[in-house]
Amino acid sequence: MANKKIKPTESEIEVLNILWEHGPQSVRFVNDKLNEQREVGYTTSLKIMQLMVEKELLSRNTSSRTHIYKAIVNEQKTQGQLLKKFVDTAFRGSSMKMVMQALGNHKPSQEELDEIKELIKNIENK
Amino acid sequence: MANKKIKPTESEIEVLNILWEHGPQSVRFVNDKLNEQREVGYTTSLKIMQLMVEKELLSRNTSSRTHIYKAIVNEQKTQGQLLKKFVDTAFRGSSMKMVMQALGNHKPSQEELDEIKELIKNIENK
DNA sequence: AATATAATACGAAATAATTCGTAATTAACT
DNA sequence: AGTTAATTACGAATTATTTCGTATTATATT
Repeated sequence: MANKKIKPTESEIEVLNILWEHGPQSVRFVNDKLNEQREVGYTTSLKIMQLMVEKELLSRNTSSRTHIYKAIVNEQKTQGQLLKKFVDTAFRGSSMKMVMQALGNHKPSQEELDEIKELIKNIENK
Repeated sequence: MANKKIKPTESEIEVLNILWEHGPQSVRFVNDKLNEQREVGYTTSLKIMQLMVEKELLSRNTSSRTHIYKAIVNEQKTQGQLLKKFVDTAFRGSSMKMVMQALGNHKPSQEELDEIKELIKNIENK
């Protein structure tokens, strides 16, 4: 299982999120989305995405004038890796501590609680 | 509630963790701990810690020759802030998605599961 | 075909973070 | 007091990331 260690930067994660959510898109599209949250120049977004192609986080289709970029790293897998790394540094490796903190902060709804209970049940009876 | 937005870097988080865990310590101590995980030069650690004093993440006692550094940001609070930021960027703000992913990856023990169930119970009946 | 429009390419500047060499200082020990 | 050992101070080099100006290219419009 050829598995490079990916370590996207903040901006790169933002771009990945947009492409994961909306599928393959142009720089224009991604830049517009980014600008819903913060101000970013078009060429800045372009540059980030071009670098991401080099790093093999994205691929692109250049057949038409407007290039279409596509995430080539898997969402769950990437999030999993980021999460592991985050837990390691920020919570000294304790997932539990992190989960407890997250639940404490977030105040989940009943539906969400049910969802977690369901998951726990699955883990227990397996 | 005077609350500056703190944004420690990776290295800074590592230093904070050591000081949170072991209390106020010298550069030598912190550097040794860091080197249990990766190679870092003494002056590098020193520099990081000096910058952290400027950023008011640490304070230091210079009364003796060996300066003693102390974390002046709260562990839970800082972790909470880091967590929020992380969830925002890596999970588009969905704590739930993140928690589910974390539980899925980590495969908690029965004790840990009980701990979570307990927490859920508390949230529900309050 | 000429012009306008929108996109990409390139490279460099700005900023942030990390790393470390060297000098100066302090304390400890003959 | 002189020497050694450990520490801090300072500043610069390195690397990573972000940002953007300008040139070039491609397409669409007149």
